[in-house]
Amino acid sequence: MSEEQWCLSRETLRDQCLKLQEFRTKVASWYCSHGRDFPWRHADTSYQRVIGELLLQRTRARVVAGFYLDFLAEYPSWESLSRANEKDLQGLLRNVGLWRRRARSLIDLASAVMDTGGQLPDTRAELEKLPGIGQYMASAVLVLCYGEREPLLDVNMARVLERVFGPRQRADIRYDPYLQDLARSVVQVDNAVEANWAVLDLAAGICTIAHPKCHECPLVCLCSFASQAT
DNA sequence: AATTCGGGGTC
DNA sequence: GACCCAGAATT
Repeated sequence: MSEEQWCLSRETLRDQCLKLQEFRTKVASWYCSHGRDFPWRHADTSYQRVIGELLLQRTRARVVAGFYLDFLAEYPSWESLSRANEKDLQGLLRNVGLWRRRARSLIDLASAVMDTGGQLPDTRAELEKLPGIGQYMASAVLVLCYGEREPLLDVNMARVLERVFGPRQRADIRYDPYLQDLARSVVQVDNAVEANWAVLDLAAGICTIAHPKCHECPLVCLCSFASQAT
Protein backbone atom coordinates (compact mmCIF):
# COMPACT_ATOMS: atom_id res chain seq x y z
CA MET A 1 0.00 0.00 0.00
CA SER A 2 1.45 3.34 -1.02
CA GLU A 3 1.74 6.16 1.47
CA GLU A 4 -0.99 7.99 -0.36
CA GLN A 5 -3.37 5.05 -0.10
CA TRP A 6 -2.50 4.56 3.53
CA CYS A 7 -3.29 8.20 4.28
CA LEU A 8 -6.55 7.94 2.43
CA SER A 9 -7.71 4.85 4.28
CA ARG A 10 -6.56 6.28 7.59
CA GLU A 11 -8.43 9.46 6.88
CA THR A 12 -11.55 7.52 5.97
CA LEU A 13 -11.43 5.54 9.19
CA ARG A 14 -11.03 8.72 11.21
CA ASP A 15 -13.94 10.28 9.36
CA GLN A 16 -16.13 7.28 10.09
CA CYS A 17 -15.23 7.44 13.75
CA LEU A 18 -16.03 11.14 13.93
CA LYS A 19 -19.25 10.52 12.02
CA LEU A 20 -20.23 7.89 14.55
CA GLN A 21 -19.62 10.23 17.47
CA GLU A 22 -21.52 13.00 15.77
CA PHE A 23 -24.38 10.62 15.07
CA ARG A 24 -24.57 9.68 18.74
CA THR A 25 -24.49 13.22 20.11
CA LYS A 26 -26.92 14.67 17.60
CA VAL A 27 -29.48 11.91 18.05
CA ALA A 28 -29.13 12.13 21.84
CA SER A 29 -29.64 15.87 21.75
CA TRP A 30 -32.67 15.51 19.49
CA TYR A 31 -34.10 12.87 21.81
CA CYS A 32 -33.98 15.21 24.81
CA SER A 33 -36.56 17.48 23.24
CA HIS A 34 -38.38 15.19 20.80
CA GLY A 35 -38.27 11.72 22.37
CA ARG A 36 -41.49 9.78 22.75
CA ASP A 37 -42.90 8.48 26.00
CA PHE A 38 -44.48 5.05 26.36
CA PRO A 39 -45.69 3.10 29.39
CA TRP A 40 -43.17 0.28 28.86
CA ARG A 41 -40.36 2.80 29.15
CA HIS A 42 -41.36 3.18 32.80
CA ALA A 43 -41.54 -0.55 33.44
CA ASP A 44 -39.89 -1.57 36.69
CA THR A 45 -39.60 -5.33 36.26
CA SER A 46 -37.97 -7.54 33.64
CA TYR A 47 -41.33 -9.13 33.00
CA GLN A 48 -42.94 -5.80 32.12
CA ARG A 49 -40.06 -4.84 29.82
CA VAL A 50 -40.06 -8.16 27.97
CA ILE A 51 -43.84 -8.15 27.55
CA GLY A 52 -43.54 -4.70 26.01
CA GLU A 53 -41.04 -5.93 23.43
CA LEU A 54 -43.07 -9.05 22.66
CA LEU A 55 -46.21 -7.02 22.05
CA LEU A 56 -44.28 -4.57 19.88
CA GLN A 57 -43.23 -7.25 17.41
CA ARG A 58 -44.64 -6.33 14.01
CA THR A 59 -47.04 -4.00 15.78
CA ARG A 60 -47.05 -0.20 15.90
CA ALA A 61 -45.99 1.34 19.19
CA ARG A 62 -49.11 3.48 19.49
CA VAL A 63 -51.33 0.41 19.16
CA VAL A 64 -49.45 -1.39 21.92
CA ALA A 65 -49.63 1.72 24.10
CA GLY A 66 -53.42 1.36 23.95
CA PHE A 67 -53.59 -1.97 25.75
CA TYR A 68 -50.20 -2.56 27.38
CA LEU A 69 -51.34 -1.54 30.87
CA ASP A 70 -54.52 -3.59 30.52
CA PHE A 71 -52.40 -6.59 29.61
CA LEU A 72 -50.20 -6.15 32.69
CA ALA A 73 -53.26 -5.76 34.91
CA GLU A 74 -54.64 -9.04 33.59
CA TYR A 75 -51.30 -10.88 33.54
CA PRO A 76 -48.98 -9.19 36.05
CA SER A 77 -46.28 -11.88 36.18
CA TRP A 78 -44.66 -14.80 34.38
CA GLU A 79 -46.53 -17.02 36.79
CA SER A 80 -49.97 -15.64 35.92
CA LEU A 81 -49.19 -15.61 32.20
CA SER A 82 -48.02 -19.21 32.29
CA ARG A 83 -51.42 -20.19 33.72
CA ALA A 84 -53.39 -18.00 31.28
CA ASN A 85 -56.42 -19.38 29.51
CA GLU A 86 -55.43 -19.37 25.85
CA LYS A 87 -58.87 -18.27 24.64
CA ASP A 88 -58.95 -15.37 27.09
CA LEU A 89 -55.50 -14.29 26.00
CA GLN A 90 -56.51 -14.51 22.35
CA GLY A 91 -59.46 -12.25 23.09
CA LEU A 92 -57.18 -9.63 24.62
CA LEU A 93 -54.97 -9.69 21.50
CA ARG A 94 -57.77 -10.05 18.95
CA ASN A 95 -57.66 -6.52 17.56
CA VAL A 96 -53.89 -6.31 17.54
CA GLY A 97 -53.08 -8.90 14.91
CA LEU A 98 -50.95 -12.05 15.19
CA TRP A 99 -53.34 -12.91 18.03
CA ARG A 100 -53.41 -16.68 17.72
CA ARG A 101 -49.71 -17.15 17.29
CA ARG A 102 -48.86 -14.51 19.87
CA ALA A 103 -51.16 -15.92 22.55
CA ARG A 104 -49.59 -19.35 22.14
CA SER A 105 -46.09 -17.87 22.07
CA LEU A 106 -46.61 -15.80 25.24
CA ILE A 107 -47.89 -18.77 27.21
CA ASP A 108 -45.07 -20.99 25.96
CA LEU A 109 -42.43 -18.46 26.93
CA ALA A 110 -43.97 -17.85 30.34
CA SER A 111 -44.10 -21.59 30.95
CA ALA A 112 -40.47 -21.97 29.92
CA VAL A 113 -39.42 -19.14 32.23
CA MET A 114 -41.35 -20.68 35.12
CA ASP A 115 -39.70 -24.04 34.43
CA THR A 116 -36.29 -22.46 34.94
CA GLY A 117 -37.09 -20.77 38.22
CA GLY A 118 -39.09 -17.76 37.02
CA GLN A 119 -36.04 -15.80 35.93
CA LEU A 120 -34.68 -14.99 32.49
CA PRO A 121 -31.14 -16.16 31.66
CA ASP A 122 -28.52 -13.47 31.16
CA THR A 123 -26.60 -14.78 28.15
CA ARG A 124 -27.54 -14.62 24.49
CA ALA A 125 -27.03 -18.35 23.98
CA GLU A 126 -29.40 -19.27 26.81
CA LEU A 127 -31.95 -16.60 25.87
CA GLU A 128 -32.18 -17.77 22.27
CA LYS A 129 -33.02 -21.27 23.46
CA LEU A 130 -36.28 -19.97 24.91
CA PRO A 131 -39.37 -20.26 22.71
CA GLY A 132 -40.26 -16.96 21.05
CA ILE A 133 -36.87 -15.42 21.82
CA GLY A 134 -34.83 -14.79 18.70
CA GLN A 135 -31.85 -12.61 17.87
CA TYR A 136 -33.68 -9.32 18.44
CA MET A 137 -35.40 -10.33 21.67
CA ALA A 138 -32.16 -11.68 23.11
CA SER A 139 -30.54 -8.28 22.53
CA ALA A 140 -33.60 -6.56 23.97
CA VAL A 141 -33.45 -8.60 27.19
CA LEU A 142 -29.71 -8.01 27.53
CA VAL A 143 -30.00 -4.23 27.18
CA LEU A 144 -33.34 -3.68 28.97
CA CYS A 145 -33.02 -6.18 31.81
CA TYR A 146 -29.29 -6.59 32.30
CA GLY A 147 -27.92 -3.22 31.21
CA GLU A 148 -25.65 -4.56 28.49
CA ARG A 149 -24.89 -2.24 25.60
CA GLU A 150 -26.86 -4.14 22.97
CA PRO A 151 -28.83 -2.57 20.09
CA LEU A 152 -32.58 -2.79 19.48
CA LEU A 153 -31.80 -3.31 15.81
CA ASP A 154 -35.13 -3.65 14.09
CA VAL A 155 -36.19 -2.62 10.59
CA ASN A 156 -36.53 0.99 11.75
CA MET A 157 -33.10 1.37 13.31
CA ALA A 158 -31.70 -0.45 10.28
CA ARG A 159 -33.27 2.11 7.96
CA VAL A 160 -31.68 5.05 9.81
CA LEU A 161 -28.26 3.39 9.92
CA GLU A 162 -28.35 2.44 6.26
CA ARG A 163 -29.35 5.92 5.15
CA VAL A 164 -26.52 7.52 7.10
CA PHE A 165 -23.76 4.89 6.94
CA GLY A 166 -24.57 2.87 3.86
CA PRO A 167 -26.49 -0.26 2.91
CA ARG A 168 -26.42 -3.68 4.58
CA GLN A 169 -24.54 -6.70 3.22
CA ARG A 170 -27.23 -9.34 3.70
CA ALA A 171 -30.97 -9.35 3.24
CA ASP A 172 -31.75 -10.37 6.81
CA ILE A 173 -30.89 -7.71 9.39
CA ARG A 174 -30.33 -10.29 12.10
CA TYR A 175 -27.45 -11.96 10.30
CA ASP A 176 -25.84 -8.90 8.78
CA PRO A 177 -22.53 -8.38 10.61
CA TYR A 178 -22.15 -4.88 9.15
CA LEU A 179 -25.47 -3.65 10.58
CA GLN A 180 -25.07 -5.56 13.83
CA ASP A 181 -21.59 -4.16 14.49
CA LEU A 182 -22.64 -0.66 13.45
CA ALA A 183 -25.72 -0.71 15.67
CA ARG A 184 -23.72 -2.09 18.58
CA SER A 185 -21.14 0.65 18.27
CA VAL A 186 -23.86 3.31 18.15
CA VAL A 187 -25.10 2.29 21.61
CA GLN A 188 -21.68 2.10 23.30
CA VAL A 189 -22.58 4.97 25.62
CA ASP A 190 -23.43 5.42 29.29
CA ASN A 191 -27.16 5.02 28.81
CA ALA A 192 -27.51 2.42 26.07
CA VAL A 193 -31.26 2.08 26.64
CA GLU A 194 -31.95 5.74 25.91
CA ALA A 195 -29.53 5.65 22.98
CA ASN A 196 -31.65 2.87 21.49
CA TRP A 197 -34.93 4.67 22.13
CA ALA A 198 -33.48 7.81 20.58
CA VAL A 199 -32.73 6.11 17.27
CA LEU A 200 -36.09 4.35 17.25
CA ASP A 201 -37.91 7.63 17.92
CA LEU A 202 -36.00 9.35 15.15
CA ALA A 203 -36.89 6.48 12.83
CA ALA A 204 -40.57 6.68 13.75
CA GLY A 205 -40.97 10.45 13.60
CA ILE A 206 -38.37 11.80 11.18
CA CYS A 207 -36.52 9.10 9.27
CA THR A 208 -39.70 7.41 8.09
CA ILE A 209 -39.80 4.94 5.26
CA ALA A 210 -42.05 7.21 3.17
CA HIS A 211 -41.62 10.99 3.06
CA PRO A 212 -38.82 11.36 5.63
CA LYS A 213 -38.67 14.83 7.20
CA CYS A 214 -35.05 15.45 6.30
CA HIS A 215 -35.50 19.20 6.82
CA GLU A 216 -36.23 18.49 10.50
CA CYS A 217 -33.58 15.82 10.92
CA PRO A 218 -30.59 16.43 13.22
CA LEU A 219 -28.52 14.15 10.99
CA VAL A 220 -29.18 15.94 7.71
CA CYS A 221 -25.58 17.10 7.29
CA LEU A 222 -24.22 13.61 7.96
CA CYS A 223 -26.66 11.78 5.76
CA SER A 224 -26.17 10.85 2.15
CA PHE A 225 -29.84 9.96 1.79
CA ALA A 226 -30.99 13.43 2.80
CA SER A 227 -29.17 15.09 -0.07
CA GLN A 228 -30.80 12.93 -2.69
CA ALA A 229 -34.26 13.18 -1.13
CA THR A 230 -36.05 16.51 -1.16
C1' DA B 1 -34.20 -17.63 1.39
C1' DA B 2 -39.10 -17.47 1.39
C1' DT B 3 -43.45 -17.91 3.73
C1' DT B 4 -46.62 -17.37 7.54
C1' DC B 5 -48.93 -14.92 11.12
C1' DG B 6 -52.84 -10.48 11.29
C1' DG B 7 -55.69 -6.47 12.50
C1' DG B 8 -55.31 -1.74 11.96
C1' DG B 9 -53.15 2.46 10.34
C1' DT B 10 -51.48 5.15 6.36
C1' DC B 11 -51.37 6.68 1.88
C1' DG C 1 -56.50 -1.42 -2.23
C1' DA C 2 -51.53 -2.02 -1.53
C1' DC C 3 -48.19 -1.57 1.85
C1' DC C 4 -46.25 -1.60 6.51
C1' DC C 5 -45.57 -2.57 11.60
C1' DA C 6 -39.78 -2.43 18.46
C1' DG C 7 -39.82 -10.71 14.69
C1' DA C 8 -39.71 -15.56 15.12
C1' DA C 9 -40.77 -20.22 13.68
C1' DT C 10 -41.35 -23.23 10.03
C1' DT C 11 -40.41 -25.12 5.56
